[in-house]
Amino acid sequence: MTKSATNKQTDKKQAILASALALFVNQGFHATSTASIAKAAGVATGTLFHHFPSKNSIINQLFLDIKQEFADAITLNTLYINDVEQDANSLWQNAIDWAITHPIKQRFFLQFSLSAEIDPITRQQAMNSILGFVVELIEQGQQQNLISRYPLPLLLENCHGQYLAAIRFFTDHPELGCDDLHRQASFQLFWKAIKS
Amino acid sequence: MTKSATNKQTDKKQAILASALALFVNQGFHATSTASIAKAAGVATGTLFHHFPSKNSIINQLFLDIKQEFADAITLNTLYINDVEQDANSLWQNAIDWAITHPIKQRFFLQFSLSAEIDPITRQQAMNSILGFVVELIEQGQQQNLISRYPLPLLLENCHGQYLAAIRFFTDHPELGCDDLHRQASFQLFWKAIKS
DNA sequence: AATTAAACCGACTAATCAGTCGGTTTATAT
DNA sequence: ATATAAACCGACTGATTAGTCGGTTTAATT
Repeated sequence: MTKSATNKQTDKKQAILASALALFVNQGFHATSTASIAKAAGVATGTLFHHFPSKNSIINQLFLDIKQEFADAITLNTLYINDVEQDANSLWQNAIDWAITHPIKQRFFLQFSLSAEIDPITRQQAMNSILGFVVELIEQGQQQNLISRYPLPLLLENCHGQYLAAIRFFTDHPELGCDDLHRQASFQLFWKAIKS
Repeated sequence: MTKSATNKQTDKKQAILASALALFVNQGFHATSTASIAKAAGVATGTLFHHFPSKNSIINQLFLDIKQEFADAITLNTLYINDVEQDANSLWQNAIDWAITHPIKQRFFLQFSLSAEIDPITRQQAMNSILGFVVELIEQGQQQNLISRYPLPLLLENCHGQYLAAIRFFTDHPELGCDDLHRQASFQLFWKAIKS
């Protein structure tokens, strides 16, 4: 009972985050009242504001948590075999897998990654922890003459844009998520764009 | 005085739309009160609700108006010379030009294209009027074996994603908007992805 | 000049919401 | 057992908001 027992404080805090995630994604941030979050979490509003100083802090916490979870998920099985294309493919397929298996969290990114409610520091914090190895991979590819030497910021923005497009496609067509043709095609489009 | 005279009704309606656009982009939809829109437009709140049945109808009207303006702008000087790559390049460059010369309207798209406040019918309405000729161009390219025969929906989503990425890049780096290297590079990335 | 209709005004309202606060329960430490 | 602190509760509040309404001005018509 004592060891590994679910901590009540953690329980309620996590319940609040989970309820907020679902409500934000389905109704939008401003259309979701703190009262409705608390109710959905089975908690009093006072408890909500005991754990979070403000409504905004909830969405920022969600952004950090989910970005971290995403970064962990896509790098987990990625073998760094010094084959840039294969590494890129591995990251790409992992990202699609994650998006398909976590559709609500993915929709959260799509809806709120650029939203004004997430403060720039949180956003940068989260981006650096993820974009870091992408930058390294691209630079490595350029050094090996595998990736075209377009300006890095343009390349990065393009990668991100194609990734978002692929995710939108597969979340809009979940039945194609297991279709290898579409999955390979989505990576090929991406890779053809940036390869030398 | 009579001919081409500015109609007062049109004036105020347009003033409301213009003020709403600026405020929505700078503060967000929900953070902008109807009272502040009316004040910025130099109009009473009663007048605002005389011209628009609701706050939501304002943002929907903006979406339609600006999408139309965008569609007109990028197709204006496009010569349909049966050279798919050249036509695509022309559309691409026109779109970048428009985004650079209309940064606020561009930011409006970036922020609200996927927002819940714009109702699906309005969105589809606007998309069909624009995406129409893009679909035609891609199909034409595929028939001529110039564009790879990946599934059309995937291809469309990828095009849109790369376009959004390019726009984000150039609006984030406006000083590079005249840099031909970057502009050509942005189109080449796009074209390399989809060409056969 | 008289009539009519539409544009316009701004004080007002009913509802909603983020966040507070005083008091209660629960867990931990000694 | 006692003391202490943290978690928890929910009624309440001050502020804000979208939208209304009765009355006024302006423009068009005859």
